[in-house]
Amino acid sequence: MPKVSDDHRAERRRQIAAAALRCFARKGFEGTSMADIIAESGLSAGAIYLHYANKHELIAHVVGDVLRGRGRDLEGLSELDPLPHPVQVMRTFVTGITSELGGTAMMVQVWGLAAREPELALVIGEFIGDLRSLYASYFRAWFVQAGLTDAAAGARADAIVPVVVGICQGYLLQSAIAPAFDAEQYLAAVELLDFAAAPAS
Amino acid sequence: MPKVSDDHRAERRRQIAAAALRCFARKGFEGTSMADIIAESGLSAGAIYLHYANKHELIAHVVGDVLRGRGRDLEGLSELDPLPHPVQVMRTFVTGITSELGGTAMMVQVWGLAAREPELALVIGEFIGDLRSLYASYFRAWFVQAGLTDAAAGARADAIVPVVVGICQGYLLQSAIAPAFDAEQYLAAVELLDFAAAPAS
DNA sequence: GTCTATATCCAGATAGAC
DNA sequence: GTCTATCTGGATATAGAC
Repeated sequence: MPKVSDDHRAERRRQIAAAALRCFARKGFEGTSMADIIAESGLSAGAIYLHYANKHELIAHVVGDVLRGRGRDLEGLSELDPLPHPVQVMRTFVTGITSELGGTAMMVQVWGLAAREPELALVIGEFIGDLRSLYASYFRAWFVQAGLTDAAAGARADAIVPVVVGICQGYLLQSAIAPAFDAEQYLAAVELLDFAAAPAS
Repeated sequence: MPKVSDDHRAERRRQIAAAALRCFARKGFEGTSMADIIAESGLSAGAIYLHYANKHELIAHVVGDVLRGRGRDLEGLSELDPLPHPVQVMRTFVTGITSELGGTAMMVQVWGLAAREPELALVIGEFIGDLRSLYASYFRAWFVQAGLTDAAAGARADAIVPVVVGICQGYLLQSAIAPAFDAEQYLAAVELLDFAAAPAS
């Protein structure tokens, strides 16, 4: 394949994805029709469907991009000195998503979609897996610093990571739909939890 | 209004709601068409629309019913002796929802819908409010038992309740879409968190 | 590669007989 | 109150000219 063709294709896909993201942020996934994306991108229906087979594929691509970017925020944290507090790490993650998506409603809608679209569930599932690994290596370092042995720190990190992810998800969800949600108060409460408290028995 | 009419109306609404719940559990909210509900209920389109103005109203009614029922599971816990462990309380809640809905996918879809339907957001928001109160009175008792003064226990309970709710939401969400989600491991990790650890400063 | 125009489908909701 | 039949709108996706 000629190089220009590939470049062009990649550029077009980016252009379409960017337009789609703007639409999704504005009106949600189901609220956005292909016609909206076509108008926003300045291209035509035919052009869009040449690059993405259907709406689901486009959604999966856009969502995957955003999540991969947020995952990158958490890379390398365990090498920092001083090691940031767990709440700081979680705050970075949730506020990163919030600001990139202009709120959290879109993220919640992604979950709803993933609950019935296997294609999207795959993308989300993969990301949750990555997120677990990223949090796990951070928490391993945190527990070591708190005085646990390497082995104990690793085990404890692996154990609590799903709950840490859950706490972040709860933040995002409540931020989207809970009445009078107070982000600072939520994070302050997380700080009350002593993740390193009693060592796993 | 004649009494029979009211009874009849209530009965019909129940019948329709029950049929709708079966459909929703089977195929999700968006996957269920009004035609599905009509067929499942054994009634006709006209009959349905006489009792519910539209699909959203029907969804909101069904969802509200389910949630109110699960809230009832948490009532009066703070008077029990011995007081159950927090994890036990949370387990009751999440497993209650899971078994009533035949899984958690439906709950996640509700959130996604609520993120863009104000009518439904209201129902969910109200329930989250109730849930906070229920958990708050339980945790107040728990903290008092742990040795805090009434005032400190109340303050601490109010502070952490949003996170407790978040942890439950994380469970439900991951149960629906996370790869290799292990419910028991999640709850075991919650048990590692010492909610009563350091008193709020 | 891209556009316009449109096929095709299926949803939610309603009208009017009974 | 309930049914049957149908309207209407809007969505995705495609066909075919350029």
